[in-house]
Amino acid sequence: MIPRKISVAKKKTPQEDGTTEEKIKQAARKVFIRKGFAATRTRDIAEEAGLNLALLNYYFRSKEKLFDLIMLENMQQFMLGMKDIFNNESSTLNVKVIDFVANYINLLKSQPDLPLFILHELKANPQKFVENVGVKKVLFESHFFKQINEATKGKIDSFQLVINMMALTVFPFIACPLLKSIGNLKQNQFDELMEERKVMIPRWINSMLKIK
Amino acid sequence: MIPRKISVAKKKTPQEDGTTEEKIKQAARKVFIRKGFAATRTRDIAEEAGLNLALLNYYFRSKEKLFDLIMLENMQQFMLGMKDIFNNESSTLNVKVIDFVANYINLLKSQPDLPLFILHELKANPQKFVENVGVKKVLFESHFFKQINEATKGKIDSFQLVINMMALTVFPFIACPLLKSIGNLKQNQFDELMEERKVMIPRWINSMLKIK
DNA sequence: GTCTATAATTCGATAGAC
DNA sequence: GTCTATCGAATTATAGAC
Repeated sequence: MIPRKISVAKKKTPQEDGTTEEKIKQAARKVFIRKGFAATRTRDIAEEAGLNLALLNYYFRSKEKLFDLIMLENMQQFMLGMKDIFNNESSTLNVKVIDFVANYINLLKSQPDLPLFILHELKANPQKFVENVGVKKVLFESHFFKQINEATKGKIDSFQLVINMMALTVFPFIACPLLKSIGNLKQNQFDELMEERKVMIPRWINSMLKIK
Repeated sequence: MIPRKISVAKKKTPQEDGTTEEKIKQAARKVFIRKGFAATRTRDIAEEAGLNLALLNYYFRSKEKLFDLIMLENMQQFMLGMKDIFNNESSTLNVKVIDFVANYINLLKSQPDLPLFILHELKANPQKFVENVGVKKVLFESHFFKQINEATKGKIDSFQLVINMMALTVFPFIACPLLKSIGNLKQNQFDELMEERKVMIPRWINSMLKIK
């Protein structure tokens, strides 16, 4: 059989025309993120897209190739925010923290399943995606890291602080069902809590920076 | 076909005799936690146990029933530590935090995949397991919560603080592959970082409590 | 490009011998 | 209780008509 061309990165406008290819990608994105790779059936994606199963293979050759595409895009999206904020040379440390937290909480309110999806698939297949993270050393040489070191005179490992910032911001969304259960929260109450965290997390981080 | 009895909670010694049933459970535990329900094949479990596929169904009737058993046990194990520590009436707030962090980091060093597994399966099937959490209101009426309220005079929502404590403790293990990648860490360096956190997290939590 | 129908494979579960 | 062999359903992928 003649291998069909896979069209990729065609430089279209972001939120996309109603191309069949794009419809499939959008549907795949939705279903993969909700259920993960293994639990997703190609039929689910086809149905979600309102299209036929055969078209998936026509455009993307296989479930796995489609998944890899989606996964890569999601990881890049997830990492993008960090890079931009951390390397902004004209903002203060405090503003960077505020920006980071607000940006990610906004992102996660619209896509709550994203981090669990990424981290689960990353663990399932570390060697495959971990190279594509695309931040790496950029983080360690960032303006943000220098500012932390200045502010704390090296008292806190900058990396640990970034872990803390990510943990405080992202973890509640990963543990959402658990937290809703033990806190007896409805979705809007959970959202409320996350809004509070948007202002609290920067204060908490700030208090860590001040530890002698 | 005659339904066979499923033996459950037989009151054996904890880490168990070499019963076939127990071998299967141990193997299932290992494979399910590593790969999740959907990606696990019953054949994997049988192979891991060094036994035949048919025995799984003989002892546990189905993949799903076996999974539910494992899942329930894991959730209980994961929640147990909290309950005990939070309700200890004779320890100070600070000691409770120290105990919580040390206990969980020790647990997670020996079972790093546990939280991602639980949270992923909980999201995949919220209505099924969420009732069995077994903490619920116990947490809100705990000695721990009262101590937080006293210490901060209600300045911090106790629930938010517990979220923070869990986030700072658990998140690094959930994000382990990502953190190892962006930090260029080997496993022993990662473990080192977690050891540092054992002493740092209580300090960070403490600094949050002191915010005016 | 898009569809229907189906091939090929995988996987959970069971029958039946021992 | 344990095994081998196999059934049947589900699922990915493809062939071929339009």
